[in-house]
Amino acid sequence: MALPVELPASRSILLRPRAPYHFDANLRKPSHFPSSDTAWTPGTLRTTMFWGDEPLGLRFRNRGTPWRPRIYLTVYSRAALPEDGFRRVAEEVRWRFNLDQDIATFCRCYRDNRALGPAVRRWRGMKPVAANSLYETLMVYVVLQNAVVRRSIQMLEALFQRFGSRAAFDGHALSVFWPPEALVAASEEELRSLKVGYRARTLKRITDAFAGGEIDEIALRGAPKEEVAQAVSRLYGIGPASLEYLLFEDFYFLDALTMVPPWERKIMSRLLFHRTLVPEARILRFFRECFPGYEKLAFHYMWEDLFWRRDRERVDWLEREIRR
DNA sequence: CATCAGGGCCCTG
DNA sequence: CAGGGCCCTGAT
Repeated sequence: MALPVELPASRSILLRPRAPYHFDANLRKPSHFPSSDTAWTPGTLRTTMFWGDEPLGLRFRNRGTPWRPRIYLTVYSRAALPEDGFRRVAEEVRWRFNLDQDIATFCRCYRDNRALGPAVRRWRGMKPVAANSLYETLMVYVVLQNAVVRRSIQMLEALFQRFGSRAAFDGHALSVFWPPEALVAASEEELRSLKVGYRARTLKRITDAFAGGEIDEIALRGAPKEEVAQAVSRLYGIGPASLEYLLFEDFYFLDALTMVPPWERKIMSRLLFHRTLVPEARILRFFRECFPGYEKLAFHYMWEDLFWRRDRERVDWLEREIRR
């Protein structure tokens, strides 16, 4: 990969998310594997965005509280952004960081819940956050498939190196995702040389679909769940597990919980029932009965709360399940 | 050294 | 609808 692209120009705006909005719990998801396109410290997130043929740098600063949220957003670019271009970026950021979804009812209903209350009180205003474009998210999901975390990181970083770029802004250099067009010309063999294995075919076919305009991400936002599911499932290599993550994390359906993959099942068994392994159906029933309409959001609160705990203290049984 | 499963999915029978 | 194969890696 070439030298970083310098992004000297910048514009800023104060954003007002709908309350409650928890800055750190939305701009950082501790359960996600680390990648070189983002850098987080409490109260500040820096990340990148490939937008309209240009690499952009984004810096988010916390200027509020969960109940009176304010985010100071600075957008860095090579040349100064025109007013309307800047406004469109800010609008995209509102969607990607889920500034407008209303979860006040959820927080109010479950703040005293026996199982969920502690997590709700710690993280009230935490929501699903896409952070990336649909195409980028799919690339991440493909490298997650049938791999341990360490390998997923290696694969994504190799792809950044070969097809992405780096952007320097605000004293940081971060990776930038490649657009589909940057990968369409690559052969399956070339991808395989990056040690992505049989996923090479999947990466190519999804890229082709996006480059060919087969998926309209903007149109899918706000479409009914079934319609989103149908459109995304048509993509080669996207099965039930990836679809379920997508419906929640990328399209913000708070009730999208229909399966619990094996490693999540192990962790949830211990968290909820203090057992090493309970049947998947029992976990699903628990969330359906206790948090109707908010099954996956409730799951998310317990899940991320656990991984935040892992930040502060060592959780031995969890380390064994994560395998880096 | 060999074997195996991993934060799935496709394809076949 | 169940089950084998798939690329590679690190664990055993």
